[in-house]
Amino acid sequence: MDPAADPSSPGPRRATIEDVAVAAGVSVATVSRALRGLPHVAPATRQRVVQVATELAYRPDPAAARLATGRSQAVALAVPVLNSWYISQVESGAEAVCSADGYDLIIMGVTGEPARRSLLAEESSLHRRVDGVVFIDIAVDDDDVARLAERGLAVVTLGNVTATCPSVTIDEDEVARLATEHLLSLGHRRIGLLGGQRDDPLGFSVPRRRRAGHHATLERAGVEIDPDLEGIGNFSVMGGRDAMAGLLQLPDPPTAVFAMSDEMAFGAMLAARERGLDIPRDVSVVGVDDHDLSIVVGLTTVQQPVADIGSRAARLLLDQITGAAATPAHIRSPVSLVVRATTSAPLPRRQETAEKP
Amino acid sequence: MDPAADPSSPGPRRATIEDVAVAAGVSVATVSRALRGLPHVAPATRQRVVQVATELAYRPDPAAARLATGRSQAVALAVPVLNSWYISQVESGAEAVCSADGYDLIIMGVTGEPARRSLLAEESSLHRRVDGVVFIDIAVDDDDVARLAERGLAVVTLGNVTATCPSVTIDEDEVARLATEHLLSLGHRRIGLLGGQRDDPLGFSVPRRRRAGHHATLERAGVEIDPDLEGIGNFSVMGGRDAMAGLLQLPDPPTAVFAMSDEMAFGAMLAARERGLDIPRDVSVVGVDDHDLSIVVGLTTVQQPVADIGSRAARLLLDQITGAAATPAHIRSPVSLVVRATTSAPLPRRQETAEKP
DNA sequence: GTGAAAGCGCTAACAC
DNA sequence: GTGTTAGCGCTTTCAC
Repeated sequence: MDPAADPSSPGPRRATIEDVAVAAGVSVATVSRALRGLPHVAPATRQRVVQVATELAYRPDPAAARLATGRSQAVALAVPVLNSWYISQVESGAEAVCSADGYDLIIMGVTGEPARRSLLAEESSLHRRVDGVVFIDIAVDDDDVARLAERGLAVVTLGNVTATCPSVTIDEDEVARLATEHLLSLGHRRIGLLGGQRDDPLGFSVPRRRRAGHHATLERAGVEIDPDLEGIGNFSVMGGRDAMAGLLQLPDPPTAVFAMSDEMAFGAMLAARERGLDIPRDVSVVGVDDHDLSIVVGLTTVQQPVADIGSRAARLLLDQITGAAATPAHIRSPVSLVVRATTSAPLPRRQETAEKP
Repeated sequence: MDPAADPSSPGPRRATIEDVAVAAGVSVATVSRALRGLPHVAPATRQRVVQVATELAYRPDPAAARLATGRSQAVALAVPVLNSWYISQVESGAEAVCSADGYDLIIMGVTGEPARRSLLAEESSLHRRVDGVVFIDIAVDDDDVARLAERGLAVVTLGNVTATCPSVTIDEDEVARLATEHLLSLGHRRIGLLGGQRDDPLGFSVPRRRRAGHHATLERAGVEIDPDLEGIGNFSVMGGRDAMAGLLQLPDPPTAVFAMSDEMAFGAMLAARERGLDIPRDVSVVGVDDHDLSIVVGLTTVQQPVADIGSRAARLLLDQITGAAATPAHIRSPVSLVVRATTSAPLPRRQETAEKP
């Protein structure tokens, strides 16, 4: 007799729209209109319906609504990894916006090219499941966006940019310029670079752009680009450590390093310390993000408004879904250099450059 | 004529189960059985159906399936905050399991008591939306679980424990004991504690339990408990910094501090450094979690298998949903002390304790 | 302003 | 082994 005895049983059946209709003495159509705030409902009727619905603890079944409308009231966040500081911040910002607007936020890990392809495929798991998706650091081109749009999906990209769909990005050239010019201005000439894989399977373009910006800045300063000074840190702490360890055992190691993320920069600091080097005396390091802990370890970094980027992306997506697309298509967030304690002038070394005439 | 012209239009209508049925020359029921691997389908028929479905790029509409079955094939992760390392690790582990099993993972931020209450309420947003939910560090009691079960929802808790629903936890007493005994064994007697709010609005019990374990360990060692030595760090870096700053300006400051999370420990390190103190010479600090960056800053900490905890929780939940509940109800994950560079013996001070007879 | 009824696309009896 | 059919609970014309 105890309804809670079998946890898998539905227990006391929940009120349906019909129950509300009967109890309020109106039709289900009226209940539907009244509860959703649609016009053509007498104020008195609406009030009564709302009243009854509350008493019955009525909640529309989302699945039924989805089936009838074709809209899922859910959006997806497609991410390459979850255990990254940047992504969890973005997610945090996006979640707040989505929940405020009554949208479910579904997290989809897209690790590796097969996963990416299958997500973008014709018979994707996105189908009818969400109304839109924001791709974080995942390569989608205009064809992909068009194909998704054709199926009624709104799209926003982060990191990556396409011509057709809204995005929120930062000026990657500027990021690299700020970091590299800072090191140059301190007198560094041998500057290491810690980034992602050369040929990223997910076509993640941010590292490519930061690298280009780094090179451009070096060239502008007349500093020769040494391919040996580039390490692959995969945007993780340990990846950064390993990559930095590699650079440090070069015959002519860098006196400074630009890590494309703070997490890699932390790894670089670890590698330096493991080698008995002092930061910034022996080697300077600058990162990107302004991670929570950057202030703790005194990391010089290029700051970006991470959580804000997440909420803007979600906003852009929801506006697109609801048709309130008055917002500009491509948002560019500001970045700025935060100088802390991991950067300083290089130690005077055998002044090779001074040999010049 | 371009179907992609209006992105909000459905475009070329996707195949429904009926289309597949017609094309395969069978009934929709057979298609449904064939595609879901149910018995009572001739091998040849099944093969043909699968073939046709593939050609038509058919994907069942999840909303329709949900409405018909009452199962949503989705689960929720209810979290108090998103920008915590611990939570994003757990999420990462859970996402992998869910996606492998074809379940959607919905993230729900539950910040503050009103949000908690509304989530647990009769007419909750959980209703019919998910098949189960894992509560991370959110207070749910047996009544809550019973009420949710009554509505057909599976529940798993993390951090918190109830009598009736599965959980994955760590031995919080052990955590505190490992940390505090380590400090005691080094000779510390004035040991600070960095935790959460005294009266947590979400009823988050972990800090309470760690605090109890800390006190018990101190008492066992005959060390008097000084309430002044307890700071509220809210499990964030900056919270830890502020709390630690408070402890450090005490007339008789602690020589060591036990932070209930690595993030607070990082904050504590920052506060110490800002005060010109050296770690561990002037003050030792030990945390909990073994954060990615703990190794970088050399933090002594009590390690727990965070991502694994997330995947186990998801597994427990899915097994509960599918009825494959052969797994034990309460999983306890192992913890261990990782000694690094932030702890050492205290400086010899005016030996007040030596005045004793 | 309100109601009747036809779906939305699928699943699950039940019949054959 | 396969088909028929009645829902699942909501939205949305179209009448009135």
